[in-house]
This record gives sequence, C-alpha cells and structure tokens, in this order.
Amino acid sequence: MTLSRVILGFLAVHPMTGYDLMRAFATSAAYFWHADKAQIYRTLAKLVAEGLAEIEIVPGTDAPDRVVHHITTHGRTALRTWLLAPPERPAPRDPFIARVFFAGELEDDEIIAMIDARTADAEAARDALSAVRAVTAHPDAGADRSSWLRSMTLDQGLREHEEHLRWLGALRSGIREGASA
Amino acid sequence: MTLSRVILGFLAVHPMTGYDLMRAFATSAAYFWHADKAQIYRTLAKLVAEGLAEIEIVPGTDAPDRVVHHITTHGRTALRTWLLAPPERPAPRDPFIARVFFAGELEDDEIIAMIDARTADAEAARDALSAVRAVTAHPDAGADRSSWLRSMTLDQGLREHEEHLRWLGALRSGIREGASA
DNA sequence: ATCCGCATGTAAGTGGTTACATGATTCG
DNA sequence: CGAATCATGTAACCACTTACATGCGGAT
Repeated sequence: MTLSRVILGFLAVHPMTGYDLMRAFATSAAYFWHADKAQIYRTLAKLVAEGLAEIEIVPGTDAPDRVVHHITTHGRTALRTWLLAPPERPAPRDPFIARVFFAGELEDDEIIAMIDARTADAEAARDALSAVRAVTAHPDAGADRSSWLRSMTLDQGLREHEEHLRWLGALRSGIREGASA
Repeated sequence: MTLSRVILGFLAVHPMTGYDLMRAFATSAAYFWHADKAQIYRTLAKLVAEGLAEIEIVPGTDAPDRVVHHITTHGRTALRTWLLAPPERPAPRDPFIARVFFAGELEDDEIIAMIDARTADAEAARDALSAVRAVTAHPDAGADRSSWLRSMTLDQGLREHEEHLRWLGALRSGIREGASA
C-alpha cells in the first residue's frame, strides 16, 4: 500500500519511468523508504491496472524506449486520501536490538565487536545523510513548504542516527565498565 | 531468519509453548520485534524440522495439551552463530515520514492533525515503555549482564520515542510559524 | 448465557527479496 | 575491450498479515 502511494507521490511531481523511480528511491527516498526494482515495476503495472496511472511510450531514438508513467486524476485523489489516512506506526523489527537482548552469553570482546560494527554502520548512514543535507538548500516553512517538509524528513533521519550512536556509546561503556569492575 | 533466532533466544531461557511465545512477543520483545501467532507456530514447526528445537507434549489435566518446545544443542549453536553474525540494518520503511515527504499540497490544519495523531501515538508507545521500565529492576553491567543488556534495549526504545517526539514538536512549530508568516 | 483467557493450528493473500534474462550506449 | 549506466522486465521464493476454525474452563 505505502509503496504504491509513494510512487504516486513521485509521479505527482514528474511523470517517470520505472528506472527514474529506482533512482528516486535510491536517493531522495532512501532514508524513509526502500524499494526493490522488481517491486517498482510490479507496482507500476498495478497502478495502471487500477487507473491511477497511465503509460506513454516514448520511442528511444538511439536508446531503448522509455515507458513513462503519468498520474491520473484518480491517482491524485488516491494520493490525497492516503495522505489524510490515520497514521500507522510500523512494527519494530531491528535484528541488532534483538541480538543485544540475547547477548548475555557472549564474551565482552564479542559484544564490543558487535557494537563497533553497528557503530561504523550508523556513522556511515549518518554521514551519507549529512552529505545530502550539505548540498541541498535549507528553506524555511513559510517560503517553500514542500521543500521544507522534505528537508525535515531528512532531519528526522539524521536525528535518529545521532541518538542511536549516543546509545551505542552508552552500551559500549557499560560493557567496558562491567568488565573492569 | 531473525524471527527464528529470537524464538531460539527465548527457548534458551525457558522451554515454551507457542502461546507462551505469543505473550513474550507481546510484552518483553514488543519494542524490538513483532511477531504474529501464525508466524510463531509456523516457525516453531520449522525449528523442529531443522533439529534446532524438540517438542514435548504435556497432557492438560483439566486444560488442552501443551506443546512445549525445548532448544537442542544444535539450536544453541545456531543461536550463538546468529549472535556473532555481521549486523544488518533494516531498510527504513516508515509510512508517516513518507506522508510528511509528500504533504506539501495539504492544508496547514490537515498537516497539524496528522502530526498530532502521530504525537499521541508516540507518546502512548513511550509511556508503555516507561511503565515497563518503572517496574523492572535497573541492574548495572557488572552484576547481571543479561538483565542489564535487556534493560539497555528498553532504553533504546525509550530514547528513540523521545527523540521522535522532539522532532514532531519542531515540525509542528515550523508549520505554525510558516502559517503566521 | 456470553465473553475472556488458554491453547492449538490452517488458508489465502500481500509485500519484499534474489536471481534470471536481454540489449544498447558511453566512458576509460 | 571491458565495465558502468540506461532501460526493460519475469520467476521463484521468503516473510508477514488477516481471516478462518476449534474447544475447554472460569468469571460476570
């Protein structure tokens, strides 16, 4: 459901091919939604079948044909309905936290290694977001609301990573102190 | 994969029935992993088929029979292997953030309503965790590491909710200020 | 009597991942 | 000449959700 609406959201801005959407998910949407290309093509076909999008074949002169998808009026209505629907929080599912929960039997250095790997991971993710943040404009809510909202979603990802890193730090010191005590 | 290992983690502490696991997921595991009962029964059957768990039928005297699952030696090895495996971060998928990303066309009060609903949701989740935190002991890392680790995972959930609420506050004021400007 | 908790599962459907498959163009 | 990018998709599989199905015992 959400995937189809996110795709409609992108199509509402620009008509796009499956490939264009792949790039959109790999860049602008990467920090709040992930989608595989098999899923994207499957979902585009479904949107067309439901009348929420229409295709236009743009013949490639010296490249393969592009199947450009346009949002329909029905599609815009469906998008708005989804935006106003009651929010659902996704069920938490984080394998790392699950590991920590059951890590009691591991040696200290095994747990530390686990924490360090996760820390490197979270730092990389945070740095990737910071880099995007650095190159994009930082508008205020009054001027261009759409881009302000998009920049706020980026902020959310950054804050989440920073908080997670702080927690990982506390976890690591706890193990170190427990070991020395 | 993770679900089967989390189940093994629980079975490593106590032998359990599918129903016991349902309750474990609804309480102690609720803030880091969600599992439906259909999934639990299916996964238990798979663990038995793989030789990682064994069943013992405890006839119910005045209640239905209990199918108690015990972890095997193989099961303990598999659990340890999973604990030491390289961590994978779950792909981000949060419908609410996706909605904010595309919310530019909504009216101010529609966005505010959306934020307020999410805030109520996050506050409820935070309060539920605080309540658990209040009743459980708060051991230090040196004394009982297993329970300290479990309390740290709870902390992580709490911190995440608090940070999210701070961000929702910033988002709300941004909209309000933009509207008045 | 009816609902809640205990206790077990199956069936059908949706959403997501991985691997397979093809072919042109552009850059080093 | 080989690798990367553009561009399209299919097939099979795994994970998760929702609805269906049954039956006992205790409380209101």
